[in-house]
Amino acid sequence: MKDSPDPSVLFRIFNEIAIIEQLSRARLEERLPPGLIAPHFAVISHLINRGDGAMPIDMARAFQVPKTSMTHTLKGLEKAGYVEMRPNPDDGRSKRVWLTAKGRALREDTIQAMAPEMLQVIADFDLERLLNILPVLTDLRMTLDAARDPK
Amino acid sequence: MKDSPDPSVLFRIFNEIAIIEQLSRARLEERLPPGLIAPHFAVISHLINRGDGAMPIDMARAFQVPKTSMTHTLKGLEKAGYVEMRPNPDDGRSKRVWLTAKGRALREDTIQAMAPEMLQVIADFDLERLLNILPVLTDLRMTLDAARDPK
DNA sequence: GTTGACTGGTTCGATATCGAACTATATAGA
DNA sequence: TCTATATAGTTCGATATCGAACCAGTCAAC
Repeated sequence: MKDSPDPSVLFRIFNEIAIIEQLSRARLEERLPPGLIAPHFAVISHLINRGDGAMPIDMARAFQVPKTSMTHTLKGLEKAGYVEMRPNPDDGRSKRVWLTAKGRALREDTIQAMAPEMLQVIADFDLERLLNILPVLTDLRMTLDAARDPK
Repeated sequence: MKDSPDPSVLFRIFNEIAIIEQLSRARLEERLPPGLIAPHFAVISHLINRGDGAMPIDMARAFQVPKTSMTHTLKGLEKAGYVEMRPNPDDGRSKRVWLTAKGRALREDTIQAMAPEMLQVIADFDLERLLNILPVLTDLRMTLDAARDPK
């Protein structure tokens, strides 16, 4: 008969992850233009990775945030000229989000600006260990995502 | 001459970590009493782990948040009866934060309430892999923390 | 085709986060 | 001792997050 494992390891992992998230977010936001914060950058990144023309509701689901939050984030990006919102010709209810050249440049410039800092962390750390945890984190993210309440 | 390593692995790690943080935070907040969110729980946890009687400014530094945010979080905890704020007899400028019995119970009850979910994740996943990444996450957190801007 | 349920998006109100300015206390230097 | 600087905490204003309610467009049942 197998012992029930101790759940505390997961609590400790989530705790470390929460701290790392906060520190890395602060690092990112230092590099962003004033008025932009991490969610703005995450949206632009998503549009580059997955292709633009996406519907706001799908992005809200992808980020696991309420659609009202996505409305607000997109409004900020649009006002600053990083994205354009156009109606969806296939569905009168929805819109589609398109990156502008300024939006694409922001992503590129920010990555460039952060690269030295990232390289420094890698140098202080150990690349091999980082490479090893990435697939585990990906699997953990997928497990959590699959098990979430399908509200 | 050694190639410069690719910083993209760090970007991907931070991205996965940001998603996991969001999912695990949502799981925690589902279990908390209405009006309490993750930072409230984190503060209570911190006071149990490190001992209460701490000064708000030290907690703000530990969590890497502005002191105004800590003031706000503590005010919420105090109003709901989870902590008590008392003046610091050693320094007229500062206060000390003490847990109430209700605060200690909240921590215990929340962990109990989440345990089944945590065990399910461990069962769906693989305990060994989780145990392996914990020390790497801890080291990464310490590296980031040590390298941060000492503003 | 009409009706009723559903879906994408916004508005609104409540709370959260955070930087700037301010108050009160403490401390170091003359 | 007096004064200047530093520190702990709060207040205030701007923006962010999020749930509830609402509107407009879609779709399924009839």
